[in-house]
Amino acid sequence: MEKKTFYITTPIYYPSDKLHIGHAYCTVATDVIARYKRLCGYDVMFLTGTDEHGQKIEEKAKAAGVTPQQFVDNIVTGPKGILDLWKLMNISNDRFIRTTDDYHVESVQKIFRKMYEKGDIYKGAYKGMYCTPCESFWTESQLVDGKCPDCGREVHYAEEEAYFFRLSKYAKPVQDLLETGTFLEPASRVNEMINNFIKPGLEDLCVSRTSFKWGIPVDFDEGHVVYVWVDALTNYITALGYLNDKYDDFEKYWPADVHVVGKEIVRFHSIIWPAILMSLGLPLPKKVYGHGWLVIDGGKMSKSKGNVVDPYVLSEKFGVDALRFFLMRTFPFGSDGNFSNELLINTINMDLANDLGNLVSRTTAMVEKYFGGVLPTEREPEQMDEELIAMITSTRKAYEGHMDAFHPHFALEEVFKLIQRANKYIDETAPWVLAKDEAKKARLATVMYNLLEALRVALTLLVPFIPESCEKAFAQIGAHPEDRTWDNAEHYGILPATVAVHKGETLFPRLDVEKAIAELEEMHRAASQPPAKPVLPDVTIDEFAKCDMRVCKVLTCEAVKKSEKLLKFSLDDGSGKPRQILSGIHKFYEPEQLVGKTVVAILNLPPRKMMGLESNGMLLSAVKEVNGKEELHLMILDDSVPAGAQLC
RNA sequence: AGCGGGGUAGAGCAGCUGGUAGCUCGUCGGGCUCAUAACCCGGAGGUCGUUGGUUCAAAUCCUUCCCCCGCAACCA
Repeated sequence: MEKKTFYITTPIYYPSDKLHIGHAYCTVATDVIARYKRLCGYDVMFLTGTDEHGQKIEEKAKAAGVTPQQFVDNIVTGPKGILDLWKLMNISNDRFIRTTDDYHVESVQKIFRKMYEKGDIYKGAYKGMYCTPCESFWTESQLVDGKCPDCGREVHYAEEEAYFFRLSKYAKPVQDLLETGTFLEPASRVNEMINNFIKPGLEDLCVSRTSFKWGIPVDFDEGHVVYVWVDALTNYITALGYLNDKYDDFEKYWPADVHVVGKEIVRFHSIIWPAILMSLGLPLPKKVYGHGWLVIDGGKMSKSKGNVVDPYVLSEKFGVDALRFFLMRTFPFGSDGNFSNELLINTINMDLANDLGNLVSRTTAMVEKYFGGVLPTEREPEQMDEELIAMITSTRKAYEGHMDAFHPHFALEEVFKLIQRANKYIDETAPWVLAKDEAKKARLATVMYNLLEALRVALTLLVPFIPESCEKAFAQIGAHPEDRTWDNAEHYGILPATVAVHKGETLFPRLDVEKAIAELEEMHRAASQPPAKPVLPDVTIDEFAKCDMRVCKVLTCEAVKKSEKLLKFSLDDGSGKPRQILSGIHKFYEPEQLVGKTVVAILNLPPRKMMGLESNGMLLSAVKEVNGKEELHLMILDDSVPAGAQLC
């Protein structure tokens, strides 16, 4: 009989920056479910990937002086890139799709054309407020004081030719989909979708752009590239070979059993994606699961707050399994969870070191000490064993229920109830007392066997979460591959009577909380330090000498009205005539701080107008990115240096 | 403004298809010594944000207000 299939996906991540712990959270959770389903005997297809097109990447690449493709290649396949991260974190994905892959591009063009020919995509005009220097459209609500949120300049109404998807046509079936059954989970997200998006009415969706180039070209209309929706969402079917020859298991795996997504993209997966599939006449995915976010101190993790957590640092410091376990054990998957280093370390210490690791350690130590590592066959069961044995056979069922409901934290709780029960069982049976009496050997062997059985089941159920550690622990308790199956996880008496144990290395060493936190903070600081910029190409001394840099005294300094950044300086440059220079450093300095200071300016730059005022030169500052934030220090010299002194 | 989520012991959370308030950590006391100073038992600690209501009975249902977080067309 053919195995039942299970198709599960993560979102495809946007490689405009390094991934953070939140991405790892989502991917680990998906991996855990994929591994769980494999354990249960399913033929699993687990897909993850990257969404590599779009204006932001085009801009970032330009800023970095590389092509967009080079830019994303570096983040995806480069050292410590996304592929490396997933490898490090033991992610068991079967495929990895990049939206720049040839086969995906080919499929997307065919899909776009198919929807166009059906009449679900039509040509119209994208209307909105446009900022010419930024080449960006903004909605009314995005504007800040009616101006461009990026650069603060004026915007004007503009139209751009674009293709639209008739999303409105599918509003009713999508609403029905959301309201009936369990398509979108957790259920709390359904209200949000319906109140916010369906009820106000679904507008048709812009699915092509002409304002940037880094995308999949619309093959029948030059100048248009496919905008994110059709490009990104369709990865879930192109990766199976839909309308391409790269793969041919679309029939086998589609529809997906679950798309695991972050709560912020639930909208796209539960409204737009089903509508696209309806348009293509394809079956809908069985479920979209919108998980919560990891937040820091109750607030969002973000680069500007400088509180982004790096999964590399945590994996290297504590081990991949400890991190995977922590993410799954601590937070209810459907809601937000408050991340902290202290919580991470405590979870590792309590659950992994004290409960699980210590149970393996004390059990194997006793079998070695009392029986030389191999149990004798004689047994002597007692009434008091029954509760533990009952848990050995019943834990799988409870675990299974929670796993199938996407509640990995509850599933782990069940496993740890068993582990805690086993620890208690040691106290109740007091093996060290039995060991003193030769006549109690059979009883002692029974106790040891029961403990090993409890561990066997617990470890089997933990395999999806901490695969490497379980492998080590199985070897220690003498469980062979045939003992570790899903079927055996609900039976007692699987390990051979004469099971042989090998006490090995400590699985999860206990951590010194304060020390570990201090080290972590140091590592984060180091990791968030961008690599030193390479030294620029050589210049000649003559070229350098062309820059006329002189020491100046600040005569007056005031903020330029209507400008966030600019300060207007009047400087004594030694010539006897005040010199006016504008400098964009208001974010770092208040004008009154600087009056009377001794600074350095380059004088022979061409005059330039800023906000209508002329600037004759530039003040020199030292700039560096520290902990993700740009720091700027104006060059302020000792006041004994006279005005007009020339730098050379 | 709107929409969504949340406000429960010192901290972090569960309970919320109504019926003596629970878990983990911390804390206090006890036990044990096989083990990674771990493990086991017990205690203290909460008028479940606020107002009013439904009910024999409300953390749990309805209502008022307050506070926190998030969303507002692509940050998991």
